[in-house]
Amino acid sequence: MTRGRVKLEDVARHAGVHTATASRALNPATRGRVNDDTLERILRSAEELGYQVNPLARGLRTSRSMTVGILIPDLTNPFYPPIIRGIEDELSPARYVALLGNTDNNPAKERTLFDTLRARQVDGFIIATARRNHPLIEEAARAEVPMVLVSRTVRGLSLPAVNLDDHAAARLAVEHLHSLGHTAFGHVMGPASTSTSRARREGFVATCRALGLKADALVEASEFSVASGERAAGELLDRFPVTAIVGGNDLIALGCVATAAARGLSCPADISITGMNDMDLLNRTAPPLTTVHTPKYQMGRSAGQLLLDRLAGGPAHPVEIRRLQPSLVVRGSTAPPRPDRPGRRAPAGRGRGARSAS
Amino acid sequence: MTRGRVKLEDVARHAGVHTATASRALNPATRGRVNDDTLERILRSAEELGYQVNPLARGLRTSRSMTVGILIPDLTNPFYPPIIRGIEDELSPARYVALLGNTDNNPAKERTLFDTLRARQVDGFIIATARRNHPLIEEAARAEVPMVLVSRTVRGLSLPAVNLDDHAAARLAVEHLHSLGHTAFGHVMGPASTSTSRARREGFVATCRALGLKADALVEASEFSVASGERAAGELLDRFPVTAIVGGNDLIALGCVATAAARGLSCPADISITGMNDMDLLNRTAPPLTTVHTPKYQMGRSAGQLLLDRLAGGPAHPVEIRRLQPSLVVRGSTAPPRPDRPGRRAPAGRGRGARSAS
DNA sequence: TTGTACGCGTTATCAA
DNA sequence: TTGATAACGCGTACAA
Repeated sequence: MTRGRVKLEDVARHAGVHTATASRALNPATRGRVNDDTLERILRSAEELGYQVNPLARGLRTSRSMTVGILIPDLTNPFYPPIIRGIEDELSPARYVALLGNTDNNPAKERTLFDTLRARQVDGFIIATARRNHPLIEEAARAEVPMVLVSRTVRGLSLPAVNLDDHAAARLAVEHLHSLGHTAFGHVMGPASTSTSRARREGFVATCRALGLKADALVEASEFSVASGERAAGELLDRFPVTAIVGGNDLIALGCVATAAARGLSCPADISITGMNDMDLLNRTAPPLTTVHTPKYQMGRSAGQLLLDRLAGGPAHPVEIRRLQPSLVVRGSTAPPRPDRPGRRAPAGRGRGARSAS
Repeated sequence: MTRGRVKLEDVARHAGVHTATASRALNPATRGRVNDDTLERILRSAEELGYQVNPLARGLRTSRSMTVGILIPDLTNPFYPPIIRGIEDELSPARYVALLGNTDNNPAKERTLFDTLRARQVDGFIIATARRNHPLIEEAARAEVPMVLVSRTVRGLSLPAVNLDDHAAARLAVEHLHSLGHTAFGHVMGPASTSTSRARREGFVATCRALGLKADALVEASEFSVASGERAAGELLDRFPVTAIVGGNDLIALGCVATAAARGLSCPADISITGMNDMDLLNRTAPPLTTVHTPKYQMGRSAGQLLLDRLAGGPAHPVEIRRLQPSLVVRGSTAPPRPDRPGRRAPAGRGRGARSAS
């Protein structure tokens, strides 16, 4: 872009010192090794000339680029933007910059992206695309590539990660529905290839059992999307006489609402549906979605922290895994079951307002 | 990250040539200047060793980083993700990578971000944060920083840009409402500091006038946000007896719906409201928003193209400005006015389905 | 067609 | 505390 940028040599000449000294003065880490007078002189020169280090040159020398790669499935999924903002807000004070890539859940695309970013000398990765079985991440872990996983984990791999307590999230949803009087639950889970979906399913099943109810109405959506949720909900409603559905996430839940409506089932009058994650603006849908809140921004911040820790601590840095707690958000997509339908039970009188998970 | 990456020298040695030759062979541009046999040998060596150029080293030498900066107000605004995906899909085949930054409409933050990215040697910028009066962009333009503006322009500056035909967008909204029988229109415009808001306002006013109607019910929202829309809608309803509101964008429109509801005005029964941009998932709000579609992804692709053109063409490259056409999307937030209210008129019988702008 | 030699801007090492 | 020197990995005039 602009040629003729002012470089270290210019500052050094202007201050009457050698570039090495100027470099030391300008670098906070080595600043101690330079005389106070000269230090000030150099700083003033740098200021005066508007000097800025060239990260490329520095990176070439230090083999650190001060960039990190972020891998997400799809930016247009409202789950991710808040996470990304959290990451950036954490990284930028540390002078790191993020390289963002969408994988569209395509392993080949993901691999290409990963290699590209690695070639670009990113210092580490934050990965939100993990599947339970994930060769790419396994390889990278073996190669000791600094990584932090967000929202999902890889089976058998101990990596720094920030996750929701998905088990608890499902429990909150089921308990809420149960408190409204429902006893016939279905779960449209997300892709079973993700740890998230598995944990939510387990939470769903365990909670149902604990309440003495059946938990066999399980259908898998192939993606975390509205369309996929619609299809899976159709299958669920074909096979099971449920009065309440726990959606694998908000988009899936929206799909359930649509399919129910298409079959003449109005939500929440005829059927109650809960989402998960509490995505932005989805409090304005028809009906407003009862859901389980995921602290998405905080998730991003935490992930950023963990990566910075790992980057500073080296390969021997202890692996920290953070589990964030969900909270129930009751809105308009859940209500007591119709008395003239199977699976009714007297409402237990709870359920308005948000309560924490722990 | 991983030490001991294979470098050009390794490939050269493996192929039994000098690094200069290897460099030429590996670079598509200079590939012609090397013997077919040696070329193949080098390519095979590179393949075998898994060679990848180090963009930092290359960038240092060529003073091009193969990165571009993207400035947006806020990633969690659903307007932007599709645009960004469009940009990336255009840039990545050209081997460019994007550095994304949120400005939160804060000029200081924007300047810092801009400087940071420039220090990082980005080859150019795609900017979605332009205000009509924008010193930073003006300076950058003077310095011949390669830039493309998206969705907005700067007054008096001729820069490559991709915009919606905002005038037409407002016209589509007004004409639709008029065709339903409305005659008392209000407009909650976005921030007047943006070219977009001004053009939409002009479109609104001009169309009203052309229909022989008053166009004085104008209120400005301080941001393109729901909360801001709520406040501005309150002011509008306090001052003007309108039966229909044209929102500056979908978020503002959502705010209008909320404020109307808070005053006992149901949409669309009591008041019709249109949005703009057709943001994702907003077709599931209550009521589903009638809006004007903006081809967001295409906007991003176009912007990417224009920047690539500029980057390849140099400072003398002709400035191209693209204006994309909006189209009306009729959903549930608009209906004929109540017969018992002022401003009624017989419906003209148009208005279902989407029609193009031209 | 290939090799030589140097420089891009910075930092690390060593000597003074 | 400072300076000299080399090196990070690559591209490119210029010479061969």
